[in-house]
Amino acid sequence: MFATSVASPALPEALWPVPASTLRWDSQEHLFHEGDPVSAIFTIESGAVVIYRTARDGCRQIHGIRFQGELVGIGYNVTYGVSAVAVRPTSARAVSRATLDRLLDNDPTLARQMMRALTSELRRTSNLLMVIGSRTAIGRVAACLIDFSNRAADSDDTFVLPLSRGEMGDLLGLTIETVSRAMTRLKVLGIIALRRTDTVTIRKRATLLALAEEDGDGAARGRLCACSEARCTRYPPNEMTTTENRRPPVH
Amino acid sequence: MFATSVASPALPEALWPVPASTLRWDSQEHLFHEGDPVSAIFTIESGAVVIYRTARDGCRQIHGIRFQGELVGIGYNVTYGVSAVAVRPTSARAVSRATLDRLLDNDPTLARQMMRALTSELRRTSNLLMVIGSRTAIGRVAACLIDFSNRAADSDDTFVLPLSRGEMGDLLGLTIETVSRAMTRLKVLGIIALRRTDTVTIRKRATLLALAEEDGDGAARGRLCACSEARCTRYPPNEMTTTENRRPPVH
DNA sequence: GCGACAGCTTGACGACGGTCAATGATTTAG
DNA sequence: CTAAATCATTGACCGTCGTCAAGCTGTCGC
Repeated sequence: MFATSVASPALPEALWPVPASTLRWDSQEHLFHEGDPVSAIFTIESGAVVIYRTARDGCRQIHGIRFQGELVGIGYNVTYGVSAVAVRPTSARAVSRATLDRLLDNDPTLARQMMRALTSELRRTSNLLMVIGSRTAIGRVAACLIDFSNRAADSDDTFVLPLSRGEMGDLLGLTIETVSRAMTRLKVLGIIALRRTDTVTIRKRATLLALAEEDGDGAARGRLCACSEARCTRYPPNEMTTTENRRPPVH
Repeated sequence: MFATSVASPALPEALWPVPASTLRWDSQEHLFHEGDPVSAIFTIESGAVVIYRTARDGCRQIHGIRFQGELVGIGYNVTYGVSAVAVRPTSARAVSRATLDRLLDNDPTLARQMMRALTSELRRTSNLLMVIGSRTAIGRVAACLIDFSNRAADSDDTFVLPLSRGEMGDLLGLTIETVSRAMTRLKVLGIIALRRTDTVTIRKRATLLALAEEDGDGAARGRLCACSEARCTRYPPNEMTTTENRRPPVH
């Protein structure tokens, strides 16, 4: 859900031949905190990093998770706009802000790559916003699973969840319990299989996709309770002819 | 809520002395649609533009509104990642993508400005995500009003709503009715005053701010029903000592 | 093996907000 | 001024999901 084919990929390592040092973090260690002065930007070599922000009242909103080959901390600002924490042992190459700034002066190509990377970051946040803004719990979880499965390097339909239930909740704007119930429901419906609570096998990808996109194609409708005919009708889907995202607002 | 002091401002017009033509749109006319090839980026001279995306099922998620001096369409990609529609008669200067690309080759400063603008765009989307991900209806509406009041050029506490109830709903992930109820509640509580349904006066800014940030400082709590003591406890606020956004995740 | 602990699951309950429907307010056309 | 259209408001109803509180499962140390 959060990565898309439209968005540009992260900078390939081959195109990133700049002075960099490799750093390591244990699980739960922070790469940086929101508000810290920007010291460097990072390319993950191995592991996984969660990007998040914390509201005043302590609510945490995870913005996404980044894996090998992806960039972390690329906001071009004085301070980091998000926090970044490793969720498993992680190594990453750090390019200092000073180095980056120096290179940017002489390399328009690098600037373009940074712009593309920022655009990609924006796209992912936008995608998450779409999911949280209009999907119900099971739709959000479905979208999350689809995303993980697309990004996992494992065999196509089985992968290990990189996030705990609580972290998935913080990502999707749900509670632990609601995430758990959604997972259980997906399991009971035979859409996924679970082993050890963190190993997922997608059994009915089409159905899962439908849930993630709330296509409402009869079958198991998006609701956790699966008993309502209602769907998101903030804008009724009376113009679903266009295959691509192209739909003027009702006025 | 969506603009922040942390984020960099849009490019000042003075720093944008590039070949540009001024275009005009009536209310409800599109500047561009998501998926269109990027032809230009725009600096609004007057009017207001809504940025949005439409989900497959027809749900519209407004990402934000842009006013005079702000940029629209700055994603650095082949196609636009969002749609943009004028919500009142609007004029904007268009810098073609070709021109931009030519200038980027020779002007590292411009590249930096673009990166800052993209970072600002990212920040706004992130802020909206924070609001939608964890605030209840009245908190979302409160945050929206605070944002409008901060950005309005009018007298400090009175401003004209640039969005209809329905558009506010599409922005905040709520229905028209819920937005309306929240506005009414804010009015009944004496926190705002309404004239002609689109002219708002903020009477108790501190309270409105508290609602927007769910500080839960006694007084009128965030709920529409105002009878529950419960608050967002996805991550209990047991560490609210830090004044700024700095809070390690619970592990 | 056992106990302790963390994370996950499941149930009960109720509030929030979506849905449907009717009414009211404002604007525009004639 | 009246009619029509659009938008906003208000009410009734109920599904979803947050909350609270058990119980369950798997892991770790010993």
